[in-house]
Amino acid sequence: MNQVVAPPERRKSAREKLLDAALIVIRQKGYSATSVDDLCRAAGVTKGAFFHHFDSKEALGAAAADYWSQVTGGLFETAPYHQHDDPLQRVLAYIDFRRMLIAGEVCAFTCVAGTMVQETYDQHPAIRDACRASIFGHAEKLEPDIEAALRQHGIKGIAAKSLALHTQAVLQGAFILAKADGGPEIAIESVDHLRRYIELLFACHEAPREREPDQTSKGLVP
Amino acid sequence: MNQVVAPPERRKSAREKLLDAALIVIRQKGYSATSVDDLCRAAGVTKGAFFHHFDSKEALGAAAADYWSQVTGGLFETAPYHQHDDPLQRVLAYIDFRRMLIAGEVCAFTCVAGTMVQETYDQHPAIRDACRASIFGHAEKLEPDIEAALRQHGIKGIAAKSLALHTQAVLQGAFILAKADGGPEIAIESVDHLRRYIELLFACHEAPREREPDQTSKGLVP
DNA sequence: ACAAACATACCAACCGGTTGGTATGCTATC
DNA sequence: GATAGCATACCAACCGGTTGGTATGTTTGT
Repeated sequence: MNQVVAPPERRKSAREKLLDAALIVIRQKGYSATSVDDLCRAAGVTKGAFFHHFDSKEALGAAAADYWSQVTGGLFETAPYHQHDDPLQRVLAYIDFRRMLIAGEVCAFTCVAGTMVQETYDQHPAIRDACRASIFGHAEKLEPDIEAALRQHGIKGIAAKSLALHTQAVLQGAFILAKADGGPEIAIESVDHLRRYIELLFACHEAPREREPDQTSKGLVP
Repeated sequence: MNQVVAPPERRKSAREKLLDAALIVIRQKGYSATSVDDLCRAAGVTKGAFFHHFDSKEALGAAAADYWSQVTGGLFETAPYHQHDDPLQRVLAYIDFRRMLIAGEVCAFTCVAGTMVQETYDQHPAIRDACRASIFGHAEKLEPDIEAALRQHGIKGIAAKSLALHTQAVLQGAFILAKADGGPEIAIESVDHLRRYIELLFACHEAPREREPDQTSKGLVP
């Protein structure tokens, strides 16, 4: 809804330069610690340009989350993991793809939306909503494959949406551990656990136990 | 190493009031958006008291992470999930305990260390290290139970440390999703997936079943 | 008496945001 | 096709309030 009024493509507008800069700087310093001057400096524009394109710093935060959705949306849309015929293989290939992306410097593979929502969920609802849309919207793109895989293997009692969001939870948590640890190794191991979970889920597909009522472990120890 | 110089217990010192306040305010607003004045106001002390006890805001952040380790350490040490005889049941009971803690307002159940390290990992190494110690130290307390469970079930190829850290990744990620969603429901579902992963890992693994006659029936069917 | 524990008053730098202004294009009219 | 009219894009300077931090008391426990 923003890029419909696309600028005449002559050069990168200040708006786009600011959004590009925001994705980098906010991932490094966080939203609150990033000043408007920081962003302008990184983008090579002036403060006047900033407030010409964005009503406030909060508005830029929300726009940056939307922009993040676009950028990552394009990345995952054209990624090669969709090729498999089997839906379960597509899901596993998605996880392998995410695993592969986790490399190098921490600030290069972490998620802007997850970073920002952590700081702003209580103070800036507009940013929180944009981050929610980014994360949950990405998860929704996994649902069809997960849904098909669950159906194909006759697995009941697990919602595709729930499993899709769980993959995002693991990734977001892995990013936090990577930040704490100063490197990607732990994060990669966590993604490996996620992959193993899905493999096991589809390999040992008993009906999952309900939590509240009395548990029956009929199928668990065959 | 701090509370060794325990104050004369007559009343809460300004230091402790500030740390208590920090755990609340930083979880709500994040580290960067929390000003020293915010903390002093919430603690009911003056700025002079703040800088009497802490060299800088960064020092308070690191101290708050250490304090968080103490507080949560006490909580989990006295928690009832250690009672089970079976190590796997202790691990699952830990997850159930964590699941139970996720309720009510988001800012009440999230993790200070995870929140802070997200913002400070690149800018404040002292805080990052304290947060790392908090998260990784907590994970280490799970390792003996996980290690025993893995050994008992003859599961090779999975390190107890890795699985322990994975539980923390899931929890941290669940907190982010809860913040984005404005409620704990999604986070709880993610913890359910974590529990199912561990159940499947120990149930579906090709465990040598010709020996160890007592391995499962006791715990799984209560 | 003496030090630790606090309070008061204050500062320079920085914060998000506003100001008045300019450069550049698009478009309609003649 | 020249030009008046206007909107967009951008800029440098500035504003009041807030920031983390300090300098200097005053109180309290021993």
